[in-house]
Amino acid sequence: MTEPAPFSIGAFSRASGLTVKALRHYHERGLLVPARVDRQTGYRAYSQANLDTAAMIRAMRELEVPLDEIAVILAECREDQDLLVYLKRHKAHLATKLEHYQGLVGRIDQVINYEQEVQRVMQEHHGTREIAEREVEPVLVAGLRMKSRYSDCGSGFAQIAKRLGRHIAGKAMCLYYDGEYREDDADFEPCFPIRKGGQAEGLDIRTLPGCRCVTLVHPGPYDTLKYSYAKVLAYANDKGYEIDLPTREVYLKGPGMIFKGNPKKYLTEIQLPIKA
Amino acid sequence: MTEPAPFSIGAFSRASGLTVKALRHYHERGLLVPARVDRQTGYRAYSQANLDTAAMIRAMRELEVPLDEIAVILAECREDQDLLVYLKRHKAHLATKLEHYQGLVGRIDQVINYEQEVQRVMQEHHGTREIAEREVEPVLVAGLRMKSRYSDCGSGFAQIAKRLGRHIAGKAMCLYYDGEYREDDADFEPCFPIRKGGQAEGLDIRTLPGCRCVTLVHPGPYDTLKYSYAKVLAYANDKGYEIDLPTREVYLKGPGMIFKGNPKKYLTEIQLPIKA
DNA sequence: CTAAGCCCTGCCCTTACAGGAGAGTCAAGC
DNA sequence: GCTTGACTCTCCTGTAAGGGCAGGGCTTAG
Repeated sequence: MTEPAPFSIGAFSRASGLTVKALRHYHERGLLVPARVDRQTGYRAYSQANLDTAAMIRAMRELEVPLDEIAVILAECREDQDLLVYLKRHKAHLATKLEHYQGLVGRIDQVINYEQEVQRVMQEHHGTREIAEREVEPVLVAGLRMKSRYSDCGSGFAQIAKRLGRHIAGKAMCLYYDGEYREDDADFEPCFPIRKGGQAEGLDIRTLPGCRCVTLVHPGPYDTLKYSYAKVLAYANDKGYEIDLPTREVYLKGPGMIFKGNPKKYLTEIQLPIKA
Repeated sequence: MTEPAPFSIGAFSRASGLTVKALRHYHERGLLVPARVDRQTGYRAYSQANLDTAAMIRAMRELEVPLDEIAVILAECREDQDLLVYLKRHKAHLATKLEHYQGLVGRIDQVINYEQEVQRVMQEHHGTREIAEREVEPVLVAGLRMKSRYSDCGSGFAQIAKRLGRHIAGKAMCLYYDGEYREDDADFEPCFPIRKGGQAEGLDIRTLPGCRCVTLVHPGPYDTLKYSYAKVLAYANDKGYEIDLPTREVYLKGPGMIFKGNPKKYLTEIQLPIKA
């Protein structure tokens, strides 16, 4: 250490692994001030001691510690032990980010899975536009019964999804407890099939019984559902079936999670349980 | 939809959950252009249709999709299905970030653990400045034997740490195979205690045998180690012990992982194995 | 003498808005 | 008609940590 062994900024850049730009930036911020600066030319000259500081800054930057905090640490710490408290704080910060991204990946996965499911179901039901009778399997659902207007249905789905988003295992459905159409005080229950039983305040989690149903897939917007209902009710009447409440609608394809989509492409399955 | 039911920007902000600032920004970027803009006043008027787009943008922004990509999606997609490819791409991007932060948390954890260990060891050895004889336990190490200058030791540690960083389980040590001091072609082996056996190309992973040693903790910089060596060798000579190679140095406290620290505070344990 | 390689400062660019200044607009109350 | 308060407009600046480039100065080798 007899001579300061001055580095030019380029040489120091190679020695420290920091870019020239970064070095100038750190100089400006006061984090890493060169040992000497030529008054005439403005040329920076870095010393061996600068190299230690540079290594420290690099190590901290690799952990994404912000420059402001590095400045504080440089001002207050000489030893690694002094900065344990800063490191712990920063770790907590990183952990927060980590959780944040875990959450995002989880949510985007949900969306992707949901949309893939929609795609699958649409393929499956392609061309099935006939009235049919079939056995509907029992299914575990979480429902939220409402006496309200039909249009509030959407907010019901939103509430369920918010609380059980992670456990949703199928297409949204709605149960109708009125035997007839009502505008303002309809009695219905939006629900989602879920993966496993549990508790959720305000939600009714139970298994819908399986049953034999008259079914019809209705294509298009919801305001034309009544025509499909007319068809399927006429069919049931013809056959002399009595209908069990609640009736069900399954939204094979409705508004997406991101796009509302084109209502002409909506697919809704009407299920009328046949009284045994 | 007889009337566009125009929202003022404030009302639209409340309806959509986007800030006024954000709405103006989206307008400027062309993502969400209000249904009408008053020529005179510049007042924006938003429509019901705008609300759908706003919901879509909000959903995408919550997944941290960048605005540029949202613009592309808005230009090309009408249905959720169309954007599966974008979502998957974005998910990959998020997953990358996730891994990145996992790596950071892992590394900062290493640093914290290491420094806590240093702190513990320093407390333990506080005031122990006497020559002692004791049994040294066997220990599993990864070493990198070098014939070089002593000062290259550091790069040896760096190489080992880079490859086995995750498995390091104790303080850095160095084995010396020369019975005497050599400047340029010294024969020595930096090593780290590690957690479990394994393979690493170029590294010698093995268990150092336990042995009875004459030990002395040397405080201060490495260039004064020779005085401590003189003391401990004189002691061994007095007792008539013969010394087994390699001798060992354990760096209880040396330069930290972040700060170089003050050499006056360094603690180095010299271990001379006694030939049985 | 000139060309190459360094170095300097200063300006603009990146993301997705937030904050604020200064000015114009709107509806209601007096 | 005037005022008041709530709203709205545009424009500017700031964020983190530099990257990229322009225009110009320095030094040294051929």
